Amino acid sequence: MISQKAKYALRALVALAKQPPGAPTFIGEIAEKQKIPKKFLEQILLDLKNHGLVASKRGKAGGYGLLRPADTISFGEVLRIIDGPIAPLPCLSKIAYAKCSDCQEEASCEVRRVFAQVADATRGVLDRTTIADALEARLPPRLRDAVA
Amino acid sequence: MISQKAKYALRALVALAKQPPGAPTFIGEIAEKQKIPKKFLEQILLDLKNHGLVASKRGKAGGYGLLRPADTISFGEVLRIIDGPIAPLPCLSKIAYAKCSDCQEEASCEVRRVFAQVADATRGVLDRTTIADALEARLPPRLRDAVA
DNA sequence: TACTAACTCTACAAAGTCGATGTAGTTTTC
DNA sequence: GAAAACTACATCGACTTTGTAGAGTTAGTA
Repeated sequence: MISQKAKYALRALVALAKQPPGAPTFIGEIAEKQKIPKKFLEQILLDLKNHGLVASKRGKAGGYGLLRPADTISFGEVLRIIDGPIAPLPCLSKIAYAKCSDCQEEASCEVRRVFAQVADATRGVLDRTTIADALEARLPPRLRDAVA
Repeated sequence: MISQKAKYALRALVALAKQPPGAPTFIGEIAEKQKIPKKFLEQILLDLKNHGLVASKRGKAGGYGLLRPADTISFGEVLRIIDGPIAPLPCLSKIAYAKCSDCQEEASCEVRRVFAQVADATRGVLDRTTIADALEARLPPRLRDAVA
């Protein structure tokens, strides 16, 4: 299960991607439309801002907007920022590798071998699907090619 | 990330599958070899027993053994027993469906659509891979066919 | 029969995580 | 200078995770 926070972050980014670029969008507007607690959404957007995904403008006519094109922001990137590693086991994480404390040898670990396949399958979807893909209700480019 | 408990459960099942059938294996033996806290492993095996995956024999020459053949126990089944639903979102779970409290319409939910693909990919591996597959260091039957 | 090694069951506790909420600002525009 | 919006931390209650503790039950063995 992904966290509620990650779900909110993705929904907020999708909402921002739907707005016309240029004019910033109020937090309050996103919060209301997407039924996200406003204060909680502030934290989330701040986090995304600190990671360079969105930009904000202060003051009365302020608000948030995407800093990068929607087709360059993958679901995987957002999940890693909000929830941390995507890998099902610490010894399979690319961004936060850690040896399983109780594992004797990784090479012969049966559990690891199976979850390596899970990790590949999951990343295959998450790292290839962008906010723009989600918006357009289509499969991400490479998966589409495979199906076609 | 799967829980430590689930990892222990899978490792214990793999260990049991390696034992010659018939003679029960002590909890203490598995705990020591796999570096799992014994009392914790007791709880886990009890849980697996209550779900019909393993059988136990009490008394001095007691112990645990697989109740079903290793090739009928999938990773997905074990994970669902120990960790609960595998789905990344509550609205995508088959065993514990729940509407996302903040979601307006499921059909038009962009986030759900993407994670439905993730869920399919994950289940594709977990529900087709059995303890026996893990043991034999090979791909599960259906995936193997696809590769071949 | 008594011993003992094994499983069974319940309870609990320390630590961490999750999902917010609260308070106190700062910046910008009207 | 008031209002609207963002910024930054601090805090909080509920829950989950990862074990630990201890008393009880069962059955093989001397």
